[in-house]
Amino acid sequence: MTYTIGEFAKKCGLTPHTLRFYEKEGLLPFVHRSASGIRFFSEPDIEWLLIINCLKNTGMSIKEIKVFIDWCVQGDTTIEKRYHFFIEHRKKVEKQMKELRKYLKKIDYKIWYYQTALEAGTLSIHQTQKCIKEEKRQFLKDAHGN
Amino acid sequence: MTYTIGEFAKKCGLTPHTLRFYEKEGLLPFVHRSASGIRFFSEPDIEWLLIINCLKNTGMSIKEIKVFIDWCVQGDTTIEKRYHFFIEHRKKVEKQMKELRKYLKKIDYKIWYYQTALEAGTLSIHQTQKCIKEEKRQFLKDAHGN
DNA sequence: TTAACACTTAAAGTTAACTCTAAGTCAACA
DNA sequence: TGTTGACTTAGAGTTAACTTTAAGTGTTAA
Repeated sequence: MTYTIGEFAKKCGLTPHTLRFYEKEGLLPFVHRSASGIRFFSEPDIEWLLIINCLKNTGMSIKEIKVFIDWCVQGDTTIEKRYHFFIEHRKKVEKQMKELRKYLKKIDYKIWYYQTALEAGTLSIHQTQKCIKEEKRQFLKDAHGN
Repeated sequence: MTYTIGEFAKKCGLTPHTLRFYEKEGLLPFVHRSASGIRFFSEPDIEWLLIINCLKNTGMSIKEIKVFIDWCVQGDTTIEKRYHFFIEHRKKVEKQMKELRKYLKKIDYKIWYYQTALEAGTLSIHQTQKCIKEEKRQFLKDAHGN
């Protein structure tokens, strides 16, 4: 089963334009052509796009992805490089998750802050009442435990 | 204790340029000026920049952040809007974390894939040996549990 | 045979969020 | 008094990752 660029683009949620752009950037060295020059994509090519997508959506630039793709083309001599590539990238993604968790805590505090104000009908509740400040302290303490 | 734009920029890890740019975009309505027009930042202004930073780093555009800032300026009448703003944004951040977890799993699989190939000295191990395929199945099963 | 889709090169446009330059004025500190 | 750094407007430049246009040619399926 093979696909034309239009069919394959649909399967990937991209446009033919974007696929040609990726090819030009060197991300798709696996694409085959018919005798007349028409691109043909096959089922396993989807795996390539999934990994490109994974790297892209975890903050990697096209240039950096290309480095990895080039190593893939070179074969067994680059296994170690590719292994370290993913080890290093894993660290970056871990860092992103840690950041997101931190921001989620901040957002949760804001939700608590506005919920409390909503119940009181005014934001000034957060300047005036000691019990609220105590609650906040309690909230932040709980949040730290996550 | 007040700060000039240069001092404050350093505290925030930004440049004076960027702070002026943010002000122009309407993100800093709280900034005070001296009689001669020089900006003065104070300690609590840092909280504003921390929340702007939080929203920015969780994928919100400057325009969207401005909507929230405008609500803040309007006072108690917008408490409910702001509450829902954070409720909705929380969902988006949760989604991002879910995505990241998915990608981390994919990266872990790649690490396993290249580690196995590294030990074997060749990638062809993944095409040829049944026992490896079994290990892969096992790996993916474990990964799903996370 | 005709419509829909494939191809090409080359280049321009888009968007976001800065980032910098120009060109001049004003303020604060040593 | 001189250096450093603040201010202004207005606009140009940057970067990434597309996205579109032009302008023409070739292919394929109904």
